[in-house]
Amino acid sequence: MTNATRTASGRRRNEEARLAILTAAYELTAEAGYPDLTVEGIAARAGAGKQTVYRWWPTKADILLEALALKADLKVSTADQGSFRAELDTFLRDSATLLAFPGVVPVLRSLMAEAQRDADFRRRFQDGFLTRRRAALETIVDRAAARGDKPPHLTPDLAADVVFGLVWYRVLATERLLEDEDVTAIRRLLTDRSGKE
Amino acid sequence: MTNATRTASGRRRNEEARLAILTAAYELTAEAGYPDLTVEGIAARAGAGKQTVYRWWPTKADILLEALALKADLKVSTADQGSFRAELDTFLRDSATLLAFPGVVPVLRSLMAEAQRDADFRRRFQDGFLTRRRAALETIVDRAAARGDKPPHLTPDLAADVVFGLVWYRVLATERLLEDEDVTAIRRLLTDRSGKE
DNA sequence: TCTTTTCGAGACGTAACGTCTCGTCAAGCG
DNA sequence: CGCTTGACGAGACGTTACGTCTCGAAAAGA
Repeated sequence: MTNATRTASGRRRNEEARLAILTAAYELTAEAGYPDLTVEGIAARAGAGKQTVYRWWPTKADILLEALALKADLKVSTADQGSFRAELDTFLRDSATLLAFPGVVPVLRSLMAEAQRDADFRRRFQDGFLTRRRAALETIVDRAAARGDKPPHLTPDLAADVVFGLVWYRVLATERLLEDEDVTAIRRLLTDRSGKE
Repeated sequence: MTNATRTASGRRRNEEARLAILTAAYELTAEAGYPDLTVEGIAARAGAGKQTVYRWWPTKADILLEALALKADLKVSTADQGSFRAELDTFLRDSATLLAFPGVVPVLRSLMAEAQRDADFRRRFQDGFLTRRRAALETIVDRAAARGDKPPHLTPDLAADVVFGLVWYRVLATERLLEDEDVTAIRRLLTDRSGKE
């Protein structure tokens, strides 16, 4: 986003305006909801012109996507802890904490909803968020495999489908948050031996 | 939907118009996508007046919800087959078949997207679809429990979260369909003993 | 027959869209 | 230093679909 290549002279982009727009969009979504989020409203709260918004972002949703990355205390740890079980547990708990952060759930809902309507944004959302999250979990599973710690039949793809499937389903289709017992249940499901067939 | 209580006299509801509207909405969504789906377009294709649409459905999404129930070859079997493994396998394969039916995926995406924007429709979607699907899977898990066939630690809620989580995540966040190997993987994950802890 | 309710059709005001045109203001180039 | 380039805030503009409303006709019970 926000093209990097700069060829010639001219006035530079106003970083304050950029941040004002990002926070305005994030806050308005948390307060009033995505349907009432308008480009005109964002520009007004940010004290910016409409053209300034359209110059840098193709869509409201792209603003929120960048705003989410900004809030990116997306610090979901994938550090080596010696065991698959411990790392998966931490990953899930960090994810639960992230979801509990004010405004994150409404923004995630809005982004996924918009990805269903706009095929172009769908691609940007996948590249800029979804696949990055998968990759994070993948490193954990791969390390477990290298360590000989990985349950048989568990592929990185399956782990990602199950973990993110459950998290997104909870966010989109229910009102239930991710509790400690949920973390325990899903961790046990993925780590317990499943040797027979 | 389509209020049932009837008090007095007057002209009766036109069933042909109802079906024409449902199929028009379903087809338009499959063809052009939800964003280009307009009430005016639905009415035009169905040969109906706009007011006729607004009289019976509060929202475009409610039309699709009813249209989906109409296509309700939603025949995902929950019949007793003697073993949890066999029933879960059938449930998943039936679900995969349903998703492969033309138009179902775009409609599901549209419904879930709309549920994120409209809190009122969200409730109707949950009551009219999501919880019904959960209930279907729940009967399988409950029967397994009664049979002594159920893996320890597997609750109906966890099973539903994992199964529907994976299915919805695939539909909403990826382009991958539900293949045979996916069915096998998820079935194995849920049926294999996880005895220790 | 009279009343009630639905029907198709379309006019109406409203709201946000995305494009555009202003005049102004910064930053690099010669 | 002065010219050129591009971003800035502000807002006008035509477009589109919204949801409401009104119309005359048609059906069905009382």
